[in-house]
Amino acid sequence: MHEQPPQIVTRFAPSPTGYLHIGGGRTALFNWLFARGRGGKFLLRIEDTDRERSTPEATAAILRGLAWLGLDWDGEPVSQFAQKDRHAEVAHEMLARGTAYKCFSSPEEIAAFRARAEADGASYAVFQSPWRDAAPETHPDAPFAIRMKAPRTGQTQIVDQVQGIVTIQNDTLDDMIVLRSDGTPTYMLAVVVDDHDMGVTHVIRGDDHLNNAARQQMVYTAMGWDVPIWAHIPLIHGPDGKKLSKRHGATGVEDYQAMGYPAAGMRNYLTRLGWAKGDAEIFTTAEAMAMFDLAGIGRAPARLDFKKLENTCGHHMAMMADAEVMAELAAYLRAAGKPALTAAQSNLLQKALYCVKDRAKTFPDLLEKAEFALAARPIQPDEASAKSLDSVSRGILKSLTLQLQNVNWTKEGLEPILNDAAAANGIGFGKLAAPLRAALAGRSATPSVFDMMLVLGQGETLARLADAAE
RNA sequence: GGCCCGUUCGUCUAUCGGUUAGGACAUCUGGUUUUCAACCAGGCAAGAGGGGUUCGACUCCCCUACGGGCUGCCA
Repeated sequence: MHEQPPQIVTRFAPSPTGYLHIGGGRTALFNWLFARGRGGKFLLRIEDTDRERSTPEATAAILRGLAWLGLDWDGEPVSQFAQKDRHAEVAHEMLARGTAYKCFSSPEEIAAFRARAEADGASYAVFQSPWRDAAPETHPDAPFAIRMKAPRTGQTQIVDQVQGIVTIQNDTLDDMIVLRSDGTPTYMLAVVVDDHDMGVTHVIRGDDHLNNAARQQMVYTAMGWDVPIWAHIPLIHGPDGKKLSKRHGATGVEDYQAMGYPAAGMRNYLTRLGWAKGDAEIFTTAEAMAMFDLAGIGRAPARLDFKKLENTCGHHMAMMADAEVMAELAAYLRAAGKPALTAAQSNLLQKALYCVKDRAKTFPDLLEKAEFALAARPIQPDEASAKSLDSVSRGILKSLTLQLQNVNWTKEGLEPILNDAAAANGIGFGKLAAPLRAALAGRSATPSVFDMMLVLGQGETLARLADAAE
């Protein structure tokens, strides 16, 4: 008889005070990969207990960001605020167990204490509530907060899967408030209660919470609950090594969609940012799930490298199925606020994908390379390509138009004609290709001229050549 | 200020006491080429600094420097 290993449950718990930050996106991704790769569950909880700053718009933006990254969660998102009664119930249970107490010190008194300590030049000041051991008979009839009765001596150890064993001296921690005097729970209590109630087995989150873990662990202990497995991952920094902020440019997950990075590439890049498994660089999501582990997470903050992001995205763009490219391209256009493709454009682009998707890294890149399939006559050559349309090359195009009237419209049929035309004019094929590009695409960087001619078809090709030859 | 965490090529990283310190991106050189992309061959490039421990340290310990986090009746 083997004991069934408990199912892994992870969660992502953002506070809805803004868009989904790229760092948050990666945290969610790590949680998702870890759970999904092991047949576990990935839950979503919205930490909306700060009523001042939480907005439904932010929640919607976060959900959109996760959806774009392809991270799906089990069940409905949990609202932390909705659990407030349960949080209060636990706070009172701690009271009953003697692991928490009523504190009647007012915020003003506490502020005064801190000010005094600072004035005395104390290096640090842990507020010690006079009510910690006060007899109930001495309690005034006044509002009170519930504070945890934290140990004042000894140390608390966090066994972290990323950071190792972290030891915190208990005398540096105060008796944190778990229930405010207005009856609402604090974050420190709420996370623990929710994680416990949701059955979370692995807490994978940013290492800005590492210190908090010690106090949260005290709540688990106070309630006699199993402590989850901790994994505190380093934050993402900007290219300059500083904490990623607005001045670095894109910090929101949705910004990356609007810039045209394919989600699969983004996922791959983000997975490799701060995590490694040997030399694995380019992998599918299924492969990432199979490989991902906590042991591979690095301990130092990682910097964003747009060049590598682009390179990774290029690989994924090439690997994507055509239908996938078309669907994601449409989503990109919407996200970037650009007009959708017409049916005709979309139809022709689909035919052209085989010769453009493996040379594009992003969707704007794809659109640029596929310009020949999207543009309508008359083709407007851009500055660079216009240079190759001089009078000599126009003449060549004109004669080509005639020679291409009766030809088998295949690569085999076209090749000899174009080669002969180049030879007849005493120029290399490259010199002939340039004006053809200008005529067919109005661009100097395009797929092969044969591919363009085949995609466009004989009628359209001849029309464009004739336009340019005029 | 105090406490906690971190530091290998420009960047992401491998290494888990013994390696010519490996790979990828970027970059440079050459090749291929029908432009772009791609591709092929090759080059440049790293253990923050200082002390220990050890026969032997990138790896273990200490100090310093730098970066980050926490230090709320915010999350």
